[in-house]
Amino acid sequence: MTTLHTLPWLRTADELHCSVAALVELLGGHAEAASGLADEQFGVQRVARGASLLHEGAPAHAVYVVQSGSFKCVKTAEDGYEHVLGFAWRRDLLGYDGLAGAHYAFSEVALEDSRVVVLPLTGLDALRRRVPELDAALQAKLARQLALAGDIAEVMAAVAADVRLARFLVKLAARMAERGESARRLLLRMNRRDIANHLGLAHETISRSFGELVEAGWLRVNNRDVQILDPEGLRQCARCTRGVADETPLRCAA
Amino acid sequence: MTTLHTLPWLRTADELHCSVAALVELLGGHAEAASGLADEQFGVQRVARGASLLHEGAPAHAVYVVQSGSFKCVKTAEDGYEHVLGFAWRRDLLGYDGLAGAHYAFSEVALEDSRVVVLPLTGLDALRRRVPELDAALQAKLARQLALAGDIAEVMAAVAADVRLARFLVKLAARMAERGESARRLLLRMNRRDIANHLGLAHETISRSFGELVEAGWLRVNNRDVQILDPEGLRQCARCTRGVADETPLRCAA
DNA sequence: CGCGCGGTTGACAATGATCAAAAAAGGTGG
DNA sequence: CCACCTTTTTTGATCATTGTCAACCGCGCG
Repeated sequence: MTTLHTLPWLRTADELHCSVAALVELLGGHAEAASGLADEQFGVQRVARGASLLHEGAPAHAVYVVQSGSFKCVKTAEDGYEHVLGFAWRRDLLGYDGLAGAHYAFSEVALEDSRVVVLPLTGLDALRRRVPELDAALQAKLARQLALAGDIAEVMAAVAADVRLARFLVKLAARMAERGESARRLLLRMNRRDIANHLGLAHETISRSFGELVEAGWLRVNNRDVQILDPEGLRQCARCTRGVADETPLRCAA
Repeated sequence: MTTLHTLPWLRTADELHCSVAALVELLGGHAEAASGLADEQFGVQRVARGASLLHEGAPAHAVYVVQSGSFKCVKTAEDGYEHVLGFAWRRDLLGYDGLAGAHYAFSEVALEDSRVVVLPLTGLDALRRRVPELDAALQAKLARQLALAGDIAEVMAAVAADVRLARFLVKLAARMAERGESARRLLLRMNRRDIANHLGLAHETISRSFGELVEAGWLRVNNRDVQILDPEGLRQCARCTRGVADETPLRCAA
């Protein structure tokens, strides 16, 4: 895998802790106001590639915020088939379903070596009351996750395989842009099988659909390096509720 | 669209309000402790069948708790196709995605004449701080919704149409039981097309899949009246990640 | 009474899953 | 640096499932 790009977060070995202010900022809230309020430090946990940060069904005792790296959110069926519910990157919240207090509903598996800030549930309520900025930030994140859940349903609602993939890529690009990264060049951290399980398709179909999107001229694909050549075209393809990317009037060859 | 039914949220002025204690109880929290704390009354709004309580894209100014009736949560594509993200009944939270502060991400359309408790966002934070029981109840509900979002992904992950339908029914029955209603007899409030749009299938396929589940002996279906004859069998069918309900060894006729 | 909506059924074409196999990329140890 | 192995990705061929089109029925409503 391309773990080549992983350099940036080996920041001075290990500051394996994170202040409340830094956390609020990581969550996208207003950190300034919160800076003086609490001087607790949260722990930071490393998760090796392929390791699972939390296990479906296990009792919940913390929520996590991704500091670096990426995760896939997985729900494993009894027959071993694992459905990939979504992916998470820096600033995303993990284990939020554990806020219900009982058990985690999903597993979170690291796609690369990653780090997360640990927010133990014990005392979290009290801290939220003491630091309204943290409360607001968590609240907003939670609502955001809800909206994302709607997105995945939207993606899977597409009938045609290539439209599903197009939607997936569009959403992905949007999230990347939101995160300040390039929306034109996606360096996928997950393999085809993960994407397939996410979209409810066979991984062979993913491969073929990539091919179709490339042929249509929307993309250039090199393994996990995806360049979006024509964002508007891709979006248009993603819009198709029913028909495939058939009405492509232009194909150099044809 | 059928805005025919929109006549009245003819507010016949009955109990169109709801105390904080009653709200907490409705949400499933511990109401006793909260009973004395705040005597605010929340408004109750009637929504006629077919009318939409809130509109995708509209600025969010409240969240709602279903008091009676039922809703479908809808995301409308630009081409008019509407994807049904889920359904909501009594005790369920609506407009939760508006907690992000900006705009609603989905629409909520009443499947029958319904009533909701209105929680204006203005002052909600303050109230939550004053009434921890309310805060906890809302928090729990939110986490619950997140877990539900995972469920819908799980349902749609099933490949075979009848398995999807079986999963849908199993989840539905579970939610009904959770709500104290019968898990054996489901009186569907939504039509086949809504189910189809929810599961990402054609409505004809839903019809056929119902037929298959009936033939297999799991169900008895009479229009929207669904009796689950063999819950365990249905669950087993729902488990199939791949194969259809083929291994049914018994079919009277055959 | 007739109209429209919701539901069911049939026939046909097409999309995607499955099986199979090979090519490419990444990783490991000499 | 190279050989070797595993994992990932791609491609091909076949077949089943499901979407689509179309017709029909039952029912409630105007």
